[in-house]
Amino acid sequence: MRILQLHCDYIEFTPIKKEIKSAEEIDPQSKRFEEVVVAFIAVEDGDNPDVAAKAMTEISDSMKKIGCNKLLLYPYAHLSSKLASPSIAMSILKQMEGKANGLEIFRAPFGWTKSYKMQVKGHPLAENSKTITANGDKESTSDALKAESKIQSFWHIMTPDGKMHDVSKFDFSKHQNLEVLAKYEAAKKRSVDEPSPHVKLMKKLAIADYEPASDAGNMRFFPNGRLIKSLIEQYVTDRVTDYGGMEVETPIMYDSHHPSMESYFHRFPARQYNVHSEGKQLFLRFAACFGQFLMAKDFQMSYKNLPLKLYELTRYSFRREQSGELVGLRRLRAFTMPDCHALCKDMPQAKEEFRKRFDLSREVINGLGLDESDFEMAIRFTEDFYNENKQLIEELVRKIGKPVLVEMWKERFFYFVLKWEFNYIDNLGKASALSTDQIDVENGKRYNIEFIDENNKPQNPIILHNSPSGAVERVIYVLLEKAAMDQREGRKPMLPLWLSPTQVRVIPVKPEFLEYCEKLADKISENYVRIDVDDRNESIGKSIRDAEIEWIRYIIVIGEKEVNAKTLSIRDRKTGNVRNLTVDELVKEIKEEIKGKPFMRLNMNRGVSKRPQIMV
RNA sequence: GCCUCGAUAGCUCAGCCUGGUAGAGCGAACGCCUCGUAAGCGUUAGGCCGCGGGAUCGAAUCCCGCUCGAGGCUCCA
Repeated sequence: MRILQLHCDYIEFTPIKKEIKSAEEIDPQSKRFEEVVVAFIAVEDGDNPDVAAKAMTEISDSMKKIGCNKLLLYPYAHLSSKLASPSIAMSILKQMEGKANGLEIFRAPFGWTKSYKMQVKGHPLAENSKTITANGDKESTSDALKAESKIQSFWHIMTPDGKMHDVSKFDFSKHQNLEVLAKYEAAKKRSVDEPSPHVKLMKKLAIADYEPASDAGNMRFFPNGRLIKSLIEQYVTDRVTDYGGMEVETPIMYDSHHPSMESYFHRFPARQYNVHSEGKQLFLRFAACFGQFLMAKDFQMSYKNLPLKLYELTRYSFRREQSGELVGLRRLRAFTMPDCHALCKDMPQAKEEFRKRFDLSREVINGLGLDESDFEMAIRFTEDFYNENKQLIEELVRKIGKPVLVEMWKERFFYFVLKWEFNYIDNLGKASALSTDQIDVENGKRYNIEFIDENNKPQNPIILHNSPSGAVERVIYVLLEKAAMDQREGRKPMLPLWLSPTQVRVIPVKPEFLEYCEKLADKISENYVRIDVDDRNESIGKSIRDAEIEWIRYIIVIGEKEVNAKTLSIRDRKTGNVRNLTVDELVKEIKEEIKGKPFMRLNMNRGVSKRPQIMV
């Protein structure tokens, strides 16, 4: 059964003529209803009395929320392409009509062509559609997910001076990306019919691709992609370790009926993958929270141990996002997310820690090659929290130094009272969250995590949830989108040197110089540089071209001249010019540029001729 | 999830409207060339025309369903 539910100021309809033979016998008079909820209903093949009952429960539930008591059931075939037969449809509609649930119910005649006129109200809950099916055990959906659509939010812009501005009155002329984020207006330069640029790049650069044999949104990563991911993962892990995070590893699936799970599940707005095994109903984690909380519950902790920081790089977290929402590396169903929780003894400590993690997140984002101009911040909190903690919130906004989007809730819907995130706005005007942190006042208790306070009393900690970088795949997406933007504006697209699968390529002018090239590559790679050798017998022009297509930063050509000289001819992608440097000068320049970043060795055979072509 | 569009060689695509032997470039294999900063030359191999059904004497081509993808909507830690 499909239902389109509209809260109306009024509806007026007139039966015109019978559409089918079995149409109801009625007096074809116009009718008018005011302050009414109209439910357009298509009864589908397979619908039964249970469906009718369930539909009425759902309708009356939502009507209670909007405070309306008058319901008009309006048969409407056009909502479905697999309608039930008219006789069944009519009987189901009559059953619905009979289940008043305390409502005042009316029904428009079945089987008639009707003309109608209506005015739908303009509030957020006025329009709503439902699909109800017979084998309705379905999978359970998180209550939070359901609640999310009903939350009443107040949107503002906060400027670095701490002032709140009405979103509708704020001047966005200097903050166009923020405007996109605020969705106040659709991005003007949205290119239609154009696939997300990074999708093409992730394939061309042999980073990642869809795996049709898996579920949508589960990607495969080629050697280049695996290397880039590993480096980003290592970088984030290093920074979190510096901050004091202790790395742990927890299971990727959990029993849905474990008592702590069941209730948390309903506080987290996500759809999950379900796995049935030996009579157990397991679900795949959508974050590292479960594992870490269940672990922390078994720790014996004193207030002296707090703040305690647990960190896990989840490979993977799973969220069964709507299929239409999945795009390349931007939105996945299986993704790698660094997730760092801090258990804090009280709100003052939580706030202090929150500040540190804000700085940590900015450092990580900067280290990944993004700066403040690349993202827009959103900050969300409950009204109470804001009133008691204005200073903290204003401090964060001041640090970012530009206006941020504010969402304020009248009451707390989720487990957190404060949350911020950095959002990247891409070439198509899409916003996606990267780093985020939250103050969670609920799960310490739910998971029975306890520490002993100064007075020898057990307490539940406040928990911060931070991902300093956001999903690793999403970081790659952002880097590729930024490169695509460079390309579009006439600059050479590049990856940061520390993330380039090949940093230096050596090309011999003729095969007789190949041995010299190999020795040179040996020498340079000893200095932790990823260098490979084009050992194919191709023309020099062809080899250069291929290296440029791979976005390789340094290209060294070895011929007669170089063999007999102290310096190398190095083509630098950044400038497009050829420079003459000694080996030491080149190594020094590279080391300088990748300072502080992790290193991994080449993840492919050094000889280009030995590699398969990954052409996707 | 909904709407629209798409799927042909490893890759990028033409052919489809108007049904009758499957096409190109790149890549691959082999050979020639031995080359100085973005594509040297030749030969050969390579196709369940996404999958399943239908109408037709006959389908890559027309119709229906499915799968996967793209864009939009909805959604979005």
